[in-house]
Amino acid sequence: MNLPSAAPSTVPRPSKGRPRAFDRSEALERALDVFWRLGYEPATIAELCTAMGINPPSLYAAFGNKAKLFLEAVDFYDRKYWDAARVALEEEADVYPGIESFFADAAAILLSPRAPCGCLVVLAAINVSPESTEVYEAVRSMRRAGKTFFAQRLQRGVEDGQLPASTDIAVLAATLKAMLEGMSIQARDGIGQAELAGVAAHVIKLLPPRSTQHP
Amino acid sequence: MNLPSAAPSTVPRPSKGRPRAFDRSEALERALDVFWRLGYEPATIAELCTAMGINPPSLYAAFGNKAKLFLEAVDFYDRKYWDAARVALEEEADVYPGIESFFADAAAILLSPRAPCGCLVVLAAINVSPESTEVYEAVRSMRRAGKTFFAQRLQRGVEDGQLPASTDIAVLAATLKAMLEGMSIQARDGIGQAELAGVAAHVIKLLPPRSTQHP
DNA sequence: TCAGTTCTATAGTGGTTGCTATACATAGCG
DNA sequence: CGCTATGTATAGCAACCACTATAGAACTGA
Repeated sequence: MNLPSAAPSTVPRPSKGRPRAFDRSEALERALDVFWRLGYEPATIAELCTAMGINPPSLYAAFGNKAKLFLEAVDFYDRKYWDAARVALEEEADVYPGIESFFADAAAILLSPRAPCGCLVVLAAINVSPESTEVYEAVRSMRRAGKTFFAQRLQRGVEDGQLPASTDIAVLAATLKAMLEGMSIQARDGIGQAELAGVAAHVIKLLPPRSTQHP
Repeated sequence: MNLPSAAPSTVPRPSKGRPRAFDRSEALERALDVFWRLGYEPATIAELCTAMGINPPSLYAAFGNKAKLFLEAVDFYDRKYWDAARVALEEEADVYPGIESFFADAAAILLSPRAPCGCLVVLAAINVSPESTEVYEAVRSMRRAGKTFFAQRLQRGVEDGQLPASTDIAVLAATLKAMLEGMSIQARDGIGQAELAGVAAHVIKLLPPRSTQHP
């Protein structure tokens, strides 16, 4: 039976043997940047190694293989860039301003000047060869989780008497997710900051009129 | 000075020499299917040849190279699957039902049971290696053309006094395009027909309230 | 019949890919 | 100091990629 072991990188010194000569999470961030700019398959091990400042054997020893490195990078990305926006949407009691500011946040994230444009989860592994199905499925399940997240927040909005009880949660969540994913492609294709913010501002019109009934 | 020569495939007999042993446009459709299912870079020449029923030298003699074959296939796709919906949107005098039925059409196209899911222009060349920049730029410019098409139709809606004069055409067109592209990803990720139709039905809410002024 | 021309099929080309075998370096522990 | 364990660096593996050289086959025109 496994103890809930701490994350490997937080352990200061595993035990004996030659210590690792590079910072694992720093290397992961460099890899994230490469995957983000190029996509999963176009990113080569050679380019990843150059960006990470290490050699292939170190990469494989620390991360397993290219797919695992990518998935770890995607997970890191998701938490680093989207956690705050998700928390804000959950902590905002009213679903209307919650959705409104979530999409405003999203517009800013997708065109963050210190990062590549668009969402890694949406763009990096859309068209991959059949032998990378595992990676495609992983990002797809993350996209599905995003849709479920919207659905749960909307459901709470219904239970709180803000959204009408007749709201079709599943369809509305899919609509919001489609909007968010479409914004990623707009970002990748070079839309301006103000214009994308304008697109995000339209999203609130997709919600039904506020319910007049109390919960 | 070039005469406007007819399309090569419509010419019944070019001239002398051994005649081609396969139907060029039929082979193009087979190639389209492969690119659609796999994406531009994951589709290999070997797989394309198998699907087209020809060998590599015939492919290169008839289409130039992989990139040109892809671009020709994308062009064919765009005309075959989207021309009717575009014409309908232009011929519908009122922009509101025009947009509404355009997105209903789109939902049906993106989940057409006899075709792969999602739009080839959106999905097939999103994440490509740097040496395929030419192909990426080509599909990107097609996406831009789609946005411009929306913008022109909305502009006509303003001029016809249906949309308010204060409508921000550029932002609204970008919003519609984001919605359409997001629907492609939903389709690729396995959304159901009814649910995608529900998403499409939400789009009309993105348009501003109908103008009460006459043109 | 016999060039001249164009397509087809086989069999490869050089280049790139993800990944690793090998050898060596650096740590803890006795 | 060994001994063991784990890291690093070089170099190279087999597999795959887009593409093509070569030779032969099938047509037109004379």
